[in-house]
Amino acid sequence: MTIKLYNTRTRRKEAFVPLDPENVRMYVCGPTVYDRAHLGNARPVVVFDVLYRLLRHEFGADHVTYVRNFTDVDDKINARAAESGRPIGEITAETTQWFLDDMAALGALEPDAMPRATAYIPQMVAMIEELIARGHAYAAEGHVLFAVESYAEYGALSGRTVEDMIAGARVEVAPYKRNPMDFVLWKPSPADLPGWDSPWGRGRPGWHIECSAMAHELLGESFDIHGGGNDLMFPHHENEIAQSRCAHPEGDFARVWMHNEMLQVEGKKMSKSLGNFFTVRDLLDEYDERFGIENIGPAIRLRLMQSHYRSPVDAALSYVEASATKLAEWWFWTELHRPEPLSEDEKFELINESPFLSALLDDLNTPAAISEIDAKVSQLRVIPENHTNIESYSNDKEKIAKQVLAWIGFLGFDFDGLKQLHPSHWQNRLKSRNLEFNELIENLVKERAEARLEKNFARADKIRDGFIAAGVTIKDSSEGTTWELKPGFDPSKLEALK
RNA sequence: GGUGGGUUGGCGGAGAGGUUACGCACCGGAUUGCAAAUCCGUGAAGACCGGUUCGAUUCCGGUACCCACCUCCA
Repeated sequence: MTIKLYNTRTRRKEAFVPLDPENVRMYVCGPTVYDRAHLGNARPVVVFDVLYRLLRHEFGADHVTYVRNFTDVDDKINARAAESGRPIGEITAETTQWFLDDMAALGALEPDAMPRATAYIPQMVAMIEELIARGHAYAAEGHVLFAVESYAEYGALSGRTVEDMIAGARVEVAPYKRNPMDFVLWKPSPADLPGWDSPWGRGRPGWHIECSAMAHELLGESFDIHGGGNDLMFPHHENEIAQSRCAHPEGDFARVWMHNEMLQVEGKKMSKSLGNFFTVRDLLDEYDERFGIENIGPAIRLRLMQSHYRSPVDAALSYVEASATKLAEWWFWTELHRPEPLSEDEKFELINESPFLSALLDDLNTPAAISEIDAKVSQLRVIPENHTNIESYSNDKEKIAKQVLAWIGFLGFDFDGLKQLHPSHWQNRLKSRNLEFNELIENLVKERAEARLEKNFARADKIRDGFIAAGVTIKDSSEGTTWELKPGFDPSKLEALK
């Protein structure tokens, strides 16, 4: 079984061969902790979580090291502290915990290491000194800058040349730069901003150096995979490569570069600078409030996986709802055939050699993997006409249900946790929140039943139509009538039926 | 202006040079007093123009349009 991954560096899909199968190493750029994570921030977390699970499956759980950083020194954080009057440490600690909570709600495993930038300042300083010593960086006016002309391959990842970039540059060039594209490794800090002593005076690191320093410290000079959003390709990743390759020329830095496409809202990238974002927490709260769903996280997770990671994905809420419906269906039909809990060995076997796994092996084709689950689930729904032997029929179903269970679990969904997405479950929560209207609804249901017995269908239908307007759905069956509340239930509309 | 990616049925979204993707919605049927729910089933596509080929939605070229990056951003 070979994993194929699209490598931005070579612009090709390649067979993935780790440097050391005993220790497969992956670094993913994490968040700057100054605000709640928006849905766009969640995309790489989910994408690389799936990759992490795939790598663990292929190489063994103990043979994969996944590092994702927290950027806790940044001018946006400083600005947030200044405007709120709160200490920086308080803001970053709070936001870090928010991030972990929200990503856990999405079912993402925690990486093996989650280094904070401020804990690696000495390593950054050492790396900058190395770069100066090797002639790749220079100090000027309290800053230290990387000299892009000293690294011939600068621009290779993003497919640009220094000349092109200068021509298209839209930023003012600082006077102390030798080349307009030179970027900051270290900058001076006034007394009111976070700063650390360094050979160049009290200062703080530039944006890119932290990832280079932390990746080197935790994963070494050469490691397997480096991931992040494609908006980081330039300048962030380009600069990381330049710094790391120049400071440690004997290493390759990252061999495979992976970039996820952006999450969109109405055809535009969701981003904080455009202001068209909503946070993961917003969604979690909204679904709890309107639907009575405790954790819509799995539906968000599925939505993010329903598009290939190198394609854009739209975040409109109706899509999240559709994803929740799909998960509820998966749960319902699998639960109906109630497979025994699977042992680890069984899970492994059910995943190996499956079309489901083949889809994921092919550059993480999650939409194709999902359709494999769909196909299995629809087998669970079908009762073949010629099932003369009910026992063998049930055995078949249980076998299929086991497979579905294994596959769903592999994608990072907690099977039992999907129950709360099923209407039968969230109905109860909605109802319990509207207990005061129970009696009224029950009486109307009873009245309708009597009207039907008397063949007074006009009255019966009037009640039903009124229910529909208010957001109450009624279902008649041989065992009687049941009713359900729809999201957005409006009890005031029931008044007209009295 | 430079660089990269994309355009598939009403919507979401894949694979494969020739055989049903799949899901949702729609429509038809069963069921129901009528509905809802459920079950069964049929339709429906490949931006445009050329080329290669026995045959292309799939490969190649061009055109149009969309998105992203080149400024903090996942």
